[in-house]
Amino acid sequence: MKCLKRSHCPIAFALDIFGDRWSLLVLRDLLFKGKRRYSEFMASEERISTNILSERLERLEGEGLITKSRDKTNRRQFIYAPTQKSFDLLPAILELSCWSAKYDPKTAAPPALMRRIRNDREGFIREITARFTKSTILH
Amino acid sequence: MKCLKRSHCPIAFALDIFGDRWSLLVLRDLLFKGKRRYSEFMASEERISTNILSERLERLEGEGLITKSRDKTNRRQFIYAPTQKSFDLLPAILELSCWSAKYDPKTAAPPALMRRIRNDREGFIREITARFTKSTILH
DNA sequence: GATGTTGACTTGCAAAACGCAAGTGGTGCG
DNA sequence: CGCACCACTTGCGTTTTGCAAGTCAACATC
Repeated sequence: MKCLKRSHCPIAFALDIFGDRWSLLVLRDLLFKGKRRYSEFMASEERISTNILSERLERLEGEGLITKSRDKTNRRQFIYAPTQKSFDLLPAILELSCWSAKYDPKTAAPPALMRRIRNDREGFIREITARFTKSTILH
Repeated sequence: MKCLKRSHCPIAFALDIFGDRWSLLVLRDLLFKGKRRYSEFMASEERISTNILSERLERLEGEGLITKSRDKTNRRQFIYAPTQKSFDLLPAILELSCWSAKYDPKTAAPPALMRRIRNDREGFIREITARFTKSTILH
C-alpha cells in the first residue's frame, strides 16, 4: 500500500492512512473488543491473514495510532494499545456504525447500543476511553 | 474488489462497501464539491484513473449510494447524484474530516469550516443536503 | 540442558486489484 | 458525412492480497 499522501484534503488524508478493508477492523478490536495481542486479532471472525495483520499493525504503529510493547509477565507476547489518535477516531467510527446499522438489514449491531450512541455519543466515548485509562499507558 | 460481506459487524459492513482509497473521494466530490459528471471526477487533484473511477461509480450505484442518469440537455453526458444513503454518511465523513484536520499539520481543511462542523454539525448537514433538494431528484 | 510448545511473525506464490496508456462507441454539431 | 467530445473499455505491467508453510525467540517440561 502506498504511503505518500495524495492531497491534503482531510478525507484523502484519512483514506491514505486507513483507507483499506482491514485497518479499521484492527482498531475496532482494540477499541471495542478489548483485544491486545496478535493472536486475538487473528481470531476475529473476518479472518485477516497473518501477513496482512502484521503489515497493518506496523503501519498503524508508524502512523502513531497504536503502540506496541512487550508483555512484562510473558515476554513471548506483545501488547498493542490504542493511542489518543485512535480514541479521536471514535466519533467517526461510531457514526460509521450507525450508518451500517441503518442500512444493513442483517446488522449485528445491538439496537440498544445504537440508541445509546445516538443519544449519548460523548458519554459512550468517555466510557470507552475510561476502560483504558484505568489499566494501560496511552499517549 | 470483493463484494461478499465478511461479517455483519457494522464497521466491516461499511468497509466492504467503501473500504478503499477511492470510493469516499467520489462521494466527497459529489457531496461537497458539486461535481456530477465523469469528467469532473476525473479532474480531481488525487488523479483517479479512468477504469477505477468507472468501477467505483458502478459499485456505488449498485450499493444505492448514487444514481446515474442522462443529462436532458446534452445526451452525451451522464449526471451522477447522491442518494439519501449518501447523505446519511455525512456525519461519518465530517467526523473523519475533523480527525484529519487535527492530525494533518498541512491540512487543507479551512479552520472556520471545521469550527462550523464542530459547533453546528446538524445545521451544516442540512445546508449540504439543501443544495440538492433544490435542484435534483434524490431517493 | 535437550526437547517440545507457543506466539509472533516471515516467506513463497498464485490471484486479484491497481495504474497507466491507448482504443472504442454513442452523441451532437457543422 | 466528417469530426470532436464524453464516457467509458481494454491491455498489460506492477502492486497488493490471501492462503499455506516455515522460521525463530521465549518459555515449559523433563
